[in-house]
Amino acid sequence: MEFPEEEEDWLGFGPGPGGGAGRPAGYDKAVQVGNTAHRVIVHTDLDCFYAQVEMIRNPELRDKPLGVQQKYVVVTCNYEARKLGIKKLTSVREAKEKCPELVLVNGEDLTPYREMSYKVTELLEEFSPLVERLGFDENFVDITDLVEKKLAQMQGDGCSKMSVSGHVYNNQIVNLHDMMHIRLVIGSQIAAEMREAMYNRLGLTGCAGVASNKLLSKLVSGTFKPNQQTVLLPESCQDLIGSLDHIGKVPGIGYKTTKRLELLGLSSVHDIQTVSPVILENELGVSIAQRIKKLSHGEDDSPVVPSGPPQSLSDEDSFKKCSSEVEVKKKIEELLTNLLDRISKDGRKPHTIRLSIRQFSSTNKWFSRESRQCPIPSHVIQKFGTENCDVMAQLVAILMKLFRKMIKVEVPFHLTLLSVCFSNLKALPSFTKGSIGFYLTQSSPPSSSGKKMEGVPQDQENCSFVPG
DNA sequence: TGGGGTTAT
DNA sequence: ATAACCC
Repeated sequence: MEFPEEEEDWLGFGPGPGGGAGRPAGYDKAVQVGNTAHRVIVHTDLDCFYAQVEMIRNPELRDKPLGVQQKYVVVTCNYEARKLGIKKLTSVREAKEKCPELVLVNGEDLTPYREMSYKVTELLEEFSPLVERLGFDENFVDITDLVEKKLAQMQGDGCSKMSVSGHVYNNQIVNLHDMMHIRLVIGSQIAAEMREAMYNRLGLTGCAGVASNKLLSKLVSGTFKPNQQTVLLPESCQDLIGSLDHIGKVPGIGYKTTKRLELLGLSSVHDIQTVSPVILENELGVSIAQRIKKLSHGEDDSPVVPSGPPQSLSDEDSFKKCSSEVEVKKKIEELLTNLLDRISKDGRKPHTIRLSIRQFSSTNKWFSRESRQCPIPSHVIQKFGTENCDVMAQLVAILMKLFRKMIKVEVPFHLTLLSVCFSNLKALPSFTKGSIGFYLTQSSPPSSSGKKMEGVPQDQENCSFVPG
């Protein structure tokens, strides 16, 4: 059987996304796929990520019930622990009561997780440059172009013996006469390759969902849970979105919006689908109302925006009580030491610094932070790589001034969190556009292997992950 | 409830 | 600078 040709321009090649000669500089970040109509998006979601990383760091923990602890909370745990009834984000007391043999490791330092997280994102970027991070353990990948390329290579082969990889949501029957079904089946095979590469090269297991947009790919990835993947065919979209038992489960509808809608008597996905648009707009504003209305129908035209390097680096610590300026200074020095280490490895320089605090209050406990930020003086920025002692002293002074802008140190105070954030990160002067170094550095990449394979990851020759 | 992140206003 | 969202 050959491809049906019901759809005009199904190769989607006008001036294709990758091909544009003479594209203006800086255009590449905003551009998405040539054809916005039939996208193929993969969402990946690692299984209990922090616990997996800890089991890799210490294989002894493999077959034991394991929890990762931050302060007095078990933030995540492995599947051995879940079998015994431990859930995410439970207090250490509760978890130990339920399961006294639970092994706990401290996960307050995110460094190992952050490093592994970026390895995953970089691996996925070998498939497509359009990778968007969501937290440390999830990624969206727009593989529309890759799918179109595989489709083009298949011309004449016939696709009757092609088969889906993993689950199909609702056990819906695949119709190989339907071009979108064919695209999604190819997408499922690519998702399987991604999960294979993550396991072979990084030792990580996880789920994947394949669908025509970000919302749906994310929702469907969670339908078969540890270490499995699922593809959503368009005909089952309503069933998937309708299977959510509350609007709060729709990604993009958060705590606040859920509460406001509940006050209007709106709580199910069906309620949002059928409520009058004006009612919604009056409560939430036109922009949010329209977005949420579309989400409730499973529609989401938001692009996969490549995350690239982080926009900000921050370090924070929470505690029961901090009530004197000397304590604050101590904490700030700790946070700053870690941040300076991280920023030097990043290579870029921050031009803005921010201090955030949380003040104790019996009501409204877990919310409300205040912050003050300011530009970093240019003479400090320049000395960032070297002369760290000096930089440290200058920044501590700046942060203490910011602190006094928020807190009148003459009256008693009670802090429960301090956070320092570097933002407005800029590349080194020699890497910026218009400088001589930019052109020299950009144009002669020290190519190691020479040619690039077509979109397929070059498996680090036999560098497979070896368990144990 | 932790220790991060992002975008919109 | 805050508020909302995500994990």
